[in-house]
Amino acid sequence: MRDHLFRALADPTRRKIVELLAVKDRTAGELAEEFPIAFASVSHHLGVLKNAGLVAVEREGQHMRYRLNTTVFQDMARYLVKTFSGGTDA
Amino acid sequence: MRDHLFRALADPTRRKIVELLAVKDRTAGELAEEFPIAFASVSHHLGVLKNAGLVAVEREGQHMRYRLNTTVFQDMARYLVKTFSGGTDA
DNA sequence: ACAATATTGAGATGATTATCTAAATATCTC
DNA sequence: GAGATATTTAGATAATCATCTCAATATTGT
Repeated sequence: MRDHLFRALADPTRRKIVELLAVKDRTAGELAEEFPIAFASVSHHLGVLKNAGLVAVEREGQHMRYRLNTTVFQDMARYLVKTFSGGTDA
Repeated sequence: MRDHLFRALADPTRRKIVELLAVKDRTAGELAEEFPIAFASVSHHLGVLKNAGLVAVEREGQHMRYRLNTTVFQDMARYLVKTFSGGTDA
């Protein structure tokens, strides 16, 4: 369950997407322009991030607007803090 | 550079290893017993974690004792907090 | 409804990776 | 030093994954 989360952030392109979205929301096209790979490939990465719950998407006319889901990041950060501090509970 | 870190935690077996080490230090053999895969495979995972700086290892007689490197986890947690909070600096 | 734009889905391919078995290395005990 | 135990390395294989191209879907404007 947390597997999707870590797996999603394991790819540098997807981390870059997340970092871009942290600054401001963007459409799929705006995001795709930032990378030297095919639009379809960026779309695939967006799908992975969405599936992991890291981003949310909403149609906006012809565009699809992506935004960060900060809640999930907090959950992840909490997991890390709990783990490195030798936490005993889940 | 941070790539090794996220990549290392992308695998569920390695996350389990980290969680076990968070409770207490263990030798390679003690860790390997916790998993249904071959010892050599666990050894491989330990190598990945060590390479990512997430664990440290020290010889202890015939055994190799692994322990968690909490510093790196803090770095990772810091990155997440900075990112989800819309951080502008690296 | 048609043409244009934006985005995603499908299928293929090359690279990475998790796992295995078997061999190699290191330490301990006798 | 020989044998036993602990761990890693090497080489092979199957699965996963990032990327590509091309086709499909959705929306807009005329």
